[in-house]
Amino acid sequence: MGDRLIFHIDVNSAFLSWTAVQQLASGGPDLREIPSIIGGDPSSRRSIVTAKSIPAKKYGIVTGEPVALAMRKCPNLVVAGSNFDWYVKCSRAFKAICQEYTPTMQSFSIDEVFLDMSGMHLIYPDPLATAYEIKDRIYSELGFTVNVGVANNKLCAKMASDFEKPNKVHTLFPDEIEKKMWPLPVGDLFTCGKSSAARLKSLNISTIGQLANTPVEQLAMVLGERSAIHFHNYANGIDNSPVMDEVEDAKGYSAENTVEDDLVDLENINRILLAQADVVCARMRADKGKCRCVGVTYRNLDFVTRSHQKKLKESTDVTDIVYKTAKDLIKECWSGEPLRLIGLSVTDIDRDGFEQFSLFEDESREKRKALDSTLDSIRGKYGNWAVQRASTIDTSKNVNRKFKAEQENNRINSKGQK
DNA sequence: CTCGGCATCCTAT
DNA sequence: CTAACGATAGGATGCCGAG
Repeated sequence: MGDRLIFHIDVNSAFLSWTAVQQLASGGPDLREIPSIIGGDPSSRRSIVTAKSIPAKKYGIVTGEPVALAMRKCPNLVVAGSNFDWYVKCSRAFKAICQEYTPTMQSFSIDEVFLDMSGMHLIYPDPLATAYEIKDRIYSELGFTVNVGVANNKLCAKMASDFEKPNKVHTLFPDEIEKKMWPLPVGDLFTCGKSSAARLKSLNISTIGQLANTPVEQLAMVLGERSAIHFHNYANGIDNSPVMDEVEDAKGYSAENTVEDDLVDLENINRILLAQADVVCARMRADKGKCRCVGVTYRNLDFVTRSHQKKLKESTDVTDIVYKTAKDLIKECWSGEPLRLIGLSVTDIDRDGFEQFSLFEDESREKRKALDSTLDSIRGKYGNWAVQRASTIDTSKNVNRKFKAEQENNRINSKGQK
């Protein structure tokens, strides 16, 4: 078996580009050409920047910062809201084009895919020409730009797609690693976040090249052996992980909510836990899963986060059992301090294999899982009120305002989803 | 010493 | 005006106690 050929395709400023395409179609300005951002929920004080145009970036605006701060940096800033239904459509259309080029495609998030192009040389003899073709087709057919990274493995393809933007194809083959990747700061290496970068700093390592050329034994002193090997491999462009073209079963499900008014009593906490148990269990049941472990998570006003979990005697998918367990858990561990966040999770998922007896069922389940992965990636970026199935109940009389508002939002946003 | 259970940390979208 | 900052998932790590 020879070298692999992997593409990583990444939509440039996905949400901003997608909204720009939409507004352009209705005669609006092209948001990509002016200082502009997408803000999560424009009506919330907690609204953060979820995507920015390149002109906005020049004002020092960064993703994740409060919209109010971004506007202080750039008074002319145009702030647009999100349109999740439209984003899902754009994502599907984008992936449909990508999927034409190989059966082995991994959806990595709403706006990223990996393509395994290995062994496609008979159909696509010129990889670079194919990369350009995909990029240009997406632009001409859908109206937004992508970056394509071309390499021999996923890591290098992903690093390459992150090079200069927008609308570019970059390669990162082994003989290019030294020139193109080693000068970059370690923090640019995929999976090297703030904490790892700080540890490496203590060894005077600040570039990927320095990391690549530090002996594993030395890295292990600050990273531990496992991570040392991982980062050493990555810095040297080594990655054997396959492009996973099947959607895997979830290993856990969770829901958490930051509230506007601090939670100070169990009654309100429990009401939220019930709604969360309902949502989480509905998703788990839809996947034919049962959990053997239930956990709660909470965060106080100092941003200190704690969790408490418990194994069950037997696995369950019953909302009421999960809720009662969560209720016990929070009662056991919460000291009474005001909370800004409460969450519920289920893990240790068992699945029956019965649906395998029906090809039809199996196929529909696969389709549903694929849909879920798209929806979940939106939730991941924008919070769970962005997208939700119409299963949420509100049995409460006194839920705090913020939470009620979110429930309301959920129902509005669910319309037209199905 | 290893493993399960648990809490926490880290990273990504 | 400091800091502000959401939700979800998966994996790693470190500790403790049992076998």
